Amino acid sequence: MEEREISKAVIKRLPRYYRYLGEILNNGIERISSGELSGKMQVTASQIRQDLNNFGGFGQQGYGYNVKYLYDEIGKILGVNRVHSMIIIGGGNFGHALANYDFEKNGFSTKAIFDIRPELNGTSIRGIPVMMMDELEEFVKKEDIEIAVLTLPKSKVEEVADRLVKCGIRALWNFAHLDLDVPDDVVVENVHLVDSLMQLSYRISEDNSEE
Amino acid sequence: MEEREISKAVIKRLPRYYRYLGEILNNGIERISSGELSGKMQVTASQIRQDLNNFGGFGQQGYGYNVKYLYDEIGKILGVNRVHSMIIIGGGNFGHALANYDFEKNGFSTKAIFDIRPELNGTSIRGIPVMMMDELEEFVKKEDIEIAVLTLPKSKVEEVADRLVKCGIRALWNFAHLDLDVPDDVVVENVHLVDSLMQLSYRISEDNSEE
DNA sequence: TAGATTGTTAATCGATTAACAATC
DNA sequence: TAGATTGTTAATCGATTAACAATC
Repeated sequence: MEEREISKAVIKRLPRYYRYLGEILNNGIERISSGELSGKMQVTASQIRQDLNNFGGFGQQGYGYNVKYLYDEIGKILGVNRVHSMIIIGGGNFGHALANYDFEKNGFSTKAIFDIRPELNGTSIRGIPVMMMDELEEFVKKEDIEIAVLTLPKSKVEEVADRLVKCGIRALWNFAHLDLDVPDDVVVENVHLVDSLMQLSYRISEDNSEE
Repeated sequence: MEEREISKAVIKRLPRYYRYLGEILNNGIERISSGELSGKMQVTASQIRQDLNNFGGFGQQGYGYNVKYLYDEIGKILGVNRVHSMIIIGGGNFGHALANYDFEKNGFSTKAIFDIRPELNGTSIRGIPVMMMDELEEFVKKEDIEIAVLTLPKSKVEEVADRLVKCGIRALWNFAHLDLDVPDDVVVENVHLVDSLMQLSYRISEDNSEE
């Protein structure tokens, strides 16, 4: 493909555009200009137009953007127009909470939760079966799982990540507080809660907020 | 203060430096050069030196950086050298999981969990009392709470955020999927899980990873 | 057609990397 | 002292903003 590489900064803004457009759509608004959208979000109109034009011309001069159309197009770009199959590894508090979270409406379907505690074998959360770790490889292959959510203790994550990579996982959503080392074709998206909290801490520690 | 404003990009990297230095320290290593650290992390030596020099000269020519000293200094910059008092609002799965998470070792002490379900009144999680929402204002003021963790449904977050702002909260750690509108002196740090998952989805949706 | 607003090029701003003199 | 490595200035690269011609 002759596509220009899209910058990380742009990709990071896409879900936010998607969210705002979804709300605007729910409010029954049919069209919007970059100027109006700029007012609602904290982004310049110029940036909105630049961002969108990385993917094509979705607007029309003199009119603006059709909300429904733009919403759907960004959904396609983000890949949320199709269903991604997902498993959660680690049935602790966090895994449990994520299993109860309704990601289905955004196109992410949780197929199983993997745990090591034998007493949980055969149980289920919100209809999602809890399975044992020795069934992992077979399940991932058979069910064609794309995404694994890692909510295990730090000490066990790397071993499990390796197993998942070996059986062809496409992406790891990593909640453990360490950087995973995987092949280039496996996507890693980190949620480092402690890092987030520390940034918060920095911002209240001296009056950096008001400079 | 005549301090130069530190960029967001730098602040975002600080917790990661802190984490790596903590590990290096645990391995009993006493000193490290920007070049060596650059090898371990995915950052140029030049960037490490630039980042650190935003806050002062922590190293020594010909020697490098003393690991323990640098670790402590970054801890001070991040404000994790002192204890921050915190409450969790929303006793659902997520609030529950966060209450069980040991943030204490990073300097964040959870003082209470607030919920609306009367049947939880008087119970506790890991020794942290569950309290009712009508006790919120008094508790925040009396206990001098700095940070509120928001794990409530979208529809209720804004009202609660307003109440917290009114009684002098300093920071909101927001897990709800919306952007909060608060005064400039209140820090908001967002954890938008759906956004994170969508970025992941984007990256596996077409072979953007290998361009 | 006239007005509005895009798509896109050019200008600016900021962040990263490279280079090197200062110095331990 | 010689070698190593910082702190810092200069060069490069990339991202954001401004401007405007194209066009609906």
